Amino acid sequence: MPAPIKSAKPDFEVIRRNKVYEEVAKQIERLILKKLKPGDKLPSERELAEILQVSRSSIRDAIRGLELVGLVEPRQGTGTIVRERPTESSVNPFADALKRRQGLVTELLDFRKMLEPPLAARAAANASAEEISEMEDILLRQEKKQSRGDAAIGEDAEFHYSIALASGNSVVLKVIDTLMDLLRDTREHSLQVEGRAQKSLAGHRRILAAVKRHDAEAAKSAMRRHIEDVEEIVLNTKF
Amino acid sequence: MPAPIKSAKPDFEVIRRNKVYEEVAKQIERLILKKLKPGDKLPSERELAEILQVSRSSIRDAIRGLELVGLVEPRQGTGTIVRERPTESSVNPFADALKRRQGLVTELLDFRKMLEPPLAARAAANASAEEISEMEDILLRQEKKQSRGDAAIGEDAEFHYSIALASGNSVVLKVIDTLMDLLRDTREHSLQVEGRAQKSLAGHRRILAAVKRHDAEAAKSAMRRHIEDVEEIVLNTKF
DNA sequence: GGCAAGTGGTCTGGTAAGCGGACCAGCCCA
DNA sequence: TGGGCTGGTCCGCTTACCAGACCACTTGCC
Repeated sequence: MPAPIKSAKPDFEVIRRNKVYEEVAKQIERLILKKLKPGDKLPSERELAEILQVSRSSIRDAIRGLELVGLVEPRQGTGTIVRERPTESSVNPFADALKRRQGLVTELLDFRKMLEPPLAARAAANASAEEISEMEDILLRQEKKQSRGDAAIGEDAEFHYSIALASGNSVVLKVIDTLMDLLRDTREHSLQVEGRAQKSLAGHRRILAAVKRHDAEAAKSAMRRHIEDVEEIVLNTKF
Repeated sequence: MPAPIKSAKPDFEVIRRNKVYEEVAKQIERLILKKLKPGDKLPSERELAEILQVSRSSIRDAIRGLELVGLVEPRQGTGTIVRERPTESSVNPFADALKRRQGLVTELLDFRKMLEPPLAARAAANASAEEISEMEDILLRQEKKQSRGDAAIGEDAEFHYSIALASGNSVVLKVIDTLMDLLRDTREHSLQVEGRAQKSLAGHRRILAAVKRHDAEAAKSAMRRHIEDVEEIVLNTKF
């Protein structure tokens, strides 16, 4: 195993002003990942401006960026739609990050292995009836998709997110946002791998079952096992 | 126990442009927390501008903010010094957040209870000789301070940070940054409480001992026990 | 005592991001 | 066909930030 870089503890970190359109791009990207399928329409630019509380110009800058990367295609008069497959555009910043990506995926999984089992235990202890039925819905959607042979990427992420929600700890949500940011470059790879794996479905079923009978220990170990399965798949997948 | 607020899963979050001087203020605040004692001088405005790669005006705006809150006192010709005790200034945004604070402290501790034990286990498995001796140094400083009756706030945080570093997972570091941001409003309370507790010292000793003999299970349970101790102290402290 | 170096305090002019609004051009449906 | 939606374009204004200059004050050294 290659030693991960251990950064010295810095007193200061150079400050970079965050640009609004970059922030907008992130959120749109996240929306696409979580809820939208290729072919779906984004909310209109004016709507987005309203929702995100920024000007339409900033929305447009963001969309222009996503268009350059090939994620999205604006059509005058119709709206902006999510592309089928991220096109291989000439502008591909991801290519550079290939090597770092592999390490990051591994570390993210390792982190999830630490955090998610106790999270599942909390969820088993605290989950309300609504939260459980939400999980069931997501799982059902995942099953339907996979039986059609589709990758259930969004559903996979949603399932884990719903577990986090049910833990009743709002700090977790902030942390998840951080992880999502880290995931941006990696999205296609680790999530798709996970989303395609049949094993993932079985893992989710076991976790949900434990949560439903409020068995914290079982939920914890089911989650641990599930992530170890995913880990195995990822490690055996060529990048 | 009051039910924590369970926010609905938001598709979007309003975008706020981060202002450079706010970012600067955060970093200075963190520096004060980690390294500086009351009476110490901050680096000069020109130095800070150089280090953080921002203009002196932004540094000044940030310092003006910290001055308003009473954290810091600029003296012409001398420098800017850290105040003895945060003065009760008329501008006290923290007062409003009192109720939320209590909840946040609890949730943060709960989160740490989930994350830090497996983190300690990783540290026990991976820690290098240098990392272990770093931990020993920190612990020694903490012991010295506490035997003088001082609160060892910085050392406490440093100890936990060194454990995180030794886990060899860089994702954790990102997450810690997120937590630090959340901690800002809470700093005085939870950290000081923890820093003052004699029990915390004993807990750290046990953790370090386990890490030194690379006993992952022992490190994990020592950390769990330590955080539970801290939790108990915090819960029995009036806010 | 006085000077030089370093500090915070103040002011100015310039730049770029973002805002808000107006208007155009294309699409779609009643 | 027209009205209402969409994205495309343009312009002027505001704000945060930068860069640099200069002042006022403290400190320490000669």
